[in-house]
Amino acid sequence: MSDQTARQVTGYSAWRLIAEELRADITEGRLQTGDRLPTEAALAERFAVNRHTARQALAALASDGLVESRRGSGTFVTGGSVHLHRIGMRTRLTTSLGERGSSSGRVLESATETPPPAVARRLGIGDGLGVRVETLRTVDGRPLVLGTHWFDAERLPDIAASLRRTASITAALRASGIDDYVRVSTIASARHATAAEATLLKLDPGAIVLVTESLDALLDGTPLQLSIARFAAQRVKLDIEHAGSAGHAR
Amino acid sequence: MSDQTARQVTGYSAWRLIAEELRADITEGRLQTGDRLPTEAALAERFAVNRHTARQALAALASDGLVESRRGSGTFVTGGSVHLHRIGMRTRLTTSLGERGSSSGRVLESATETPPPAVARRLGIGDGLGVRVETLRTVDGRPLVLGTHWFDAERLPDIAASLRRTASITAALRASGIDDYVRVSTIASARHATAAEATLLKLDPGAIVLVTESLDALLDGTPLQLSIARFAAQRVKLDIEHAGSAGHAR
DNA sequence: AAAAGTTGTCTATCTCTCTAGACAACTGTG
DNA sequence: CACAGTTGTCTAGAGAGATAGACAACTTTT
Repeated sequence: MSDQTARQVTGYSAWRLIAEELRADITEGRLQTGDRLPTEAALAERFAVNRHTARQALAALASDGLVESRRGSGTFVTGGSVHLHRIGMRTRLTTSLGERGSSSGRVLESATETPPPAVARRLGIGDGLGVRVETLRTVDGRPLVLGTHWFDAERLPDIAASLRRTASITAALRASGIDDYVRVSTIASARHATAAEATLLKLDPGAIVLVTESLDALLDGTPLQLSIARFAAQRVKLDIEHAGSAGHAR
Repeated sequence: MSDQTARQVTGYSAWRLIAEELRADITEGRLQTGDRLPTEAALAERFAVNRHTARQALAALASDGLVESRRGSGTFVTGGSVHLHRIGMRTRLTTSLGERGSSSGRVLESATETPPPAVARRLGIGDGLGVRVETLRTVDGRPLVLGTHWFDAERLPDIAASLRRTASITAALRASGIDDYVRVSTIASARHATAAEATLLKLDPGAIVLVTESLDALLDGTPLQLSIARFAAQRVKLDIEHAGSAGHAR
């Protein structure tokens, strides 16, 4: 062996790549809870690395609670379930994520300020001010979503104050007399978490975030809220609701 | 400076984390084509690394064609545009991606075999055989999507043969008498690319893939096709169509 | 023309990753 | 109970990643 000469310069350590491939095997169901993983020797051969490197990958998964090693016996899958987050016309973060387990959301920060041009355009604000709210939602003790929400400060002058009181966007909107709204558009993408995001979501630096940028509007079409949500991709899948369909879990 | 003692064991090299954060700045519009990036010295300070490490991050972005350095002058954004892929009831990969630029799809492989249990269940195949088709779609010379498509071999006996001739799924379905179908459900997630996926999509190992698992059905509800699409997340955003809406680009 | 600012290149050094081998501790099986 | 198989731990060394400093080459501003 000693294939080390051929190793590329990727910026990823070998054990991280192995850990992420095994993580996908678990979250996509090829390895299920209770299953035994291949032995360390087998993994080392499969990925053409030393056994110690394979062990480090397993250690990383173990510290995430995905697997558990038992001396003499093997390494077994112990977790890795993901939350299904529904996206549709009537999507509300709260209802969608609160379906199972204990869910809690909190407002990290809110401020009234000039929004970036792209935000101002989509919200239909000219040069006016916007209200920016940063939220974090946690389910079963695991932080799931980091949200940045923008509102028109002129149209919703009370919302900043309401937010400081209620610490809930839905409640603050209701206090401003807005009971119903629909989702107009959603754009989804994925990228590496920034250091700040990783800290708040309790992820390793470099973990993946699923980003959705969505626009909500009143029933008459007036833009209401622009939200940028960053989901911890390890813990969430997005279930996209198509017209008339009831969605579908795996 | 010399903060090295505090460096964590993350499995990601410092320059890779910096490169990915800068990539997000570009693809999310905070840095636009023609803009000058911060100087190497400024980046080194911002990320608390040596200038050489910041340089390596820039070199990685340059080799992806995102930036270009000019001696004496600075480093400038030269690319990074992403494709918007529409997802809705009538989604077809071909039409959605073919809107701009030159698009081409090809069948990498197809086989008739026993599908995994999860696939068999969703397609409504009992213990029967399935047809599995692997595809790769390239737009403007950049590979965008890797697809795995499953069909019921019993219900569509001709499709394997058609595929070998036409090398197009839509054409093969038409040859089997299927002109219209709708998308029933879509589940989106994100993870690291496997080594095999990275090779086919021409990504660095460890890059991110956006995964969609979607079920198409005939108008009467009969399951037709289960597709698992893996998009190069660097190059694609998903534009999710909500009922009655016309979608929305940025 | 001069000065300040920026990227390109070279050398040197230190730390962490990965490899390699050996053996201990434990489990399950025949 | 012996044995094969598996994970846990230790030591040692080679190679890549990151730091550090200095200077060259080039551009823009003064």
